[in-house]
Amino acid sequence: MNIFRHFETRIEAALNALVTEGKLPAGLDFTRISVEPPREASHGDLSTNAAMVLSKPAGMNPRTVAELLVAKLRSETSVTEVTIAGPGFINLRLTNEVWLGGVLDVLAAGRAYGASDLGAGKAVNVEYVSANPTGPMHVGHVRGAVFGDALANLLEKVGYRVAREYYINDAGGQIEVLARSAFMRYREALGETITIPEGLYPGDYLMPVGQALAKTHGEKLKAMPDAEWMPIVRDTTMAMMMDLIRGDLAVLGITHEVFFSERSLHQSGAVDAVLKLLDDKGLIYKGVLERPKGDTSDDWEEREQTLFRSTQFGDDQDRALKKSDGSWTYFAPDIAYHFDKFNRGFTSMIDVWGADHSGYIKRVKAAVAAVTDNKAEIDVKVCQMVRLFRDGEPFRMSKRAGDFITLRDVVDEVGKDAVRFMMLTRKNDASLDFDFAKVMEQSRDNPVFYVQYAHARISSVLRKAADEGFDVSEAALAKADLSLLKDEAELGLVKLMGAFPRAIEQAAQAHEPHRIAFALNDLAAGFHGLWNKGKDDAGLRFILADNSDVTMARLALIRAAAHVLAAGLGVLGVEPAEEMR
RNA sequence: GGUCCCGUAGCUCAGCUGGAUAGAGCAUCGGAUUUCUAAUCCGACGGUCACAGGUUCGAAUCCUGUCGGGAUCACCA
Repeated sequence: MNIFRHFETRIEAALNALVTEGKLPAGLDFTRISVEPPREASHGDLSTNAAMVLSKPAGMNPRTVAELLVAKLRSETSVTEVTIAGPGFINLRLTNEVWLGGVLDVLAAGRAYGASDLGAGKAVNVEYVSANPTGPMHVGHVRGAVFGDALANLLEKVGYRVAREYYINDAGGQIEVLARSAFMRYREALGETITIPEGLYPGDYLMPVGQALAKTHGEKLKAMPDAEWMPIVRDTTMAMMMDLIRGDLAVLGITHEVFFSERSLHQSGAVDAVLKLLDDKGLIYKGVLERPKGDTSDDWEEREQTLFRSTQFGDDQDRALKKSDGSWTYFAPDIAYHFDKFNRGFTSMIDVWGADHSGYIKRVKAAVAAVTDNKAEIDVKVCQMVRLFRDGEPFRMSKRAGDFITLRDVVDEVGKDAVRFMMLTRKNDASLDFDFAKVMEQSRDNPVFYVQYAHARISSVLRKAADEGFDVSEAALAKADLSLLKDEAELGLVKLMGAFPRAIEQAAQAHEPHRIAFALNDLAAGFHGLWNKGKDDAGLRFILADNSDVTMARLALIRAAAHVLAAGLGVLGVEPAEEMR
C-alpha cells in the first residue's frame, strides 16, 4: 500500500462528504491536491495542501476549509493527530502500526516492492542508444544507454507496457563508407597490403569483417564492379556491426526488443507514404531556407529543397525533407519511423538523445504532431555530456584514428554496476563528471559504494544472525512482532521505506530515474545511521542474544530495508552486493 | 545571431512539477569503534538560490529581460 496515495483517496472522500453535506460547494477540482511528507519531520508524517488549493475556488478562507477537513480526518482510525499549520497546511501524524504495516508489505513484495499500476498497461515506446552502426560503442554512448534502460525499467515498474527500441541508421552515406572500409579489410584478408584512405574507417574492428568476407566469398568479390559487391559487403558488415553493438550493450545489461532498420522504411515505401500524408495536409512545399544568422562561413549557398512546414508546430524554421539532389534527408525517414511507432499502437513515445542532437527536438515533435494529428505524445530526453576524469584530471579524447575510449574500456575497468549507478547520479539535463578513481573509491563520497555497502552490511548481519541460530527465512521474519520497533531511528527507516513507492511513481512520471539513485542514498544513510546507533547503545543492536523477539523484529526491519534497496537498484539495473571485498 | 541546457554553501550536486526555517556529500573543525565489517556514524561551521522585474495567499521552482558557462545551427547521421 502506498500510504500517500491512500490518504489522497481518504481526503478526497472526506471532501466529497463535505460537499454532500453542503459545507463545500460542488464541482471543486481536486486534482491539484497532494499528500506529501512534510519537509520538517517534526510537523508530522503527512502533509496536504488541500485547504490552500481549494480556498479560492470555494471562496473560503483556507483555514476555514482546513477546519472542516480536519474534523473529518480526525475520525480516521490510523490518524493520531491532525493540526493546521502555517498558511493552511494540514499535518497528519499516523500510528506506528500504519508504518509498520508497510514493512510487512515490503517483506511480502521483496524486490518487486514499489511496483504499481499507475501506467495501467499503457504502451510506451522508449527508443534509446540508436548509435550509428559503424563500429563499437564508445564512452559517449554510455550515458544515454543507461539512462534509457533505467527509464524503461522505471516505467515498467509502475505498470506501463514498455517497448525498448533501437533505430538503426543503416541507410545513409556513412554505411557505404563503412562498406568500402570493410572491403579494404577484405582485400587485406586475402593477402594484400593495404593503406586505409583518408575518409574511410580505419578501425581494427573491421578486420574480422574482412576475414569473414574472404572466407565466405573467396576472391569473387574482387572481380565484381562496385555496384555488385557493395550490397553484399554492406549487408555482411551491417550484420556484424550490429552483433558488435548488441554485445557491447549486453555488457551493460541492456537488451532491446526491437531493432528498427531505417533502410526498411525506404524499401517498404513508408517514407514516400508519410511524405504523401504530409503533402495531403498541405504541409510540404518547395522553397529556399535562409542562411542562419551569425553564419559567416564561405560555403553557404542557397538551394531549393522540399521543406516541411514545421514552423506551424512551433519549430523555429521549416525543415528540409529532401536534399537539393532530390534524395531524402535524414529527417524524412525519421518522420516515417515515428509514424510507424504510432501505427504500431504507441501513442506515447520517449526518445533518448545526446545533447548534440538537442536542436533536432522541435522538428521531430512537430513532425509527430503533424502525422498523428496530435494523437501521440512524445517526450525527448536529452542526456548532457559526460566528462571523463582520472584522479581529478580531465582527459581529452582525441578523435584521431581509432583512438577513442570504448564502452567496453569503461565497463572493463569499473564494472557494469558501478557504471550504471554513476551515470544515474545526475539528472539527465545536467552534465556529468565521471572519475574512474571516484567510482571505485570506497567512501561515503561515492554513492555507488555507499548504497552497496548498506546492502552488504545487512546481508552480513543476517548471515551472522543465522550463524547464531536465528531463523532468518522470509516466512519467519514475516511473523515477527514489529510493534517492538520503537526507536526513533528504526521508525525513521520504516518511514523512509514507506515513502519509496511514492518516489518511484514520481520519478516515473517525471521520466527521471536519477531520483531513484538519490532515494537509495537516503535509504542507505538511514540504515548506516541505525547501524551506528547500535555501537553507542548496545541495546539497539540488531542481534540481541537474550531477546529473540526484538531480534526478530529488527532482522525483519533490515531484511525489508535490503529488499527496498534491491528494488531500487533493480530499477537502475544494478545488482545488490552481498558482501564488500 | 537563433535554439536548447545549466547557474543553489569554498567544491560537487539534490530540491518531490508553486508550499512551511532551501538540503546532502566533500573540504574545515570537534566527537564516537574491545563491532552486527569504523569502508561507518554524530555534531559544528558554511546561502543575496547569477541579477532585475512580473504572476499570487506563497517563487529556488512559473513568465519576461539581462549577465555568465556549455551544446547546437545549412543537403552529416
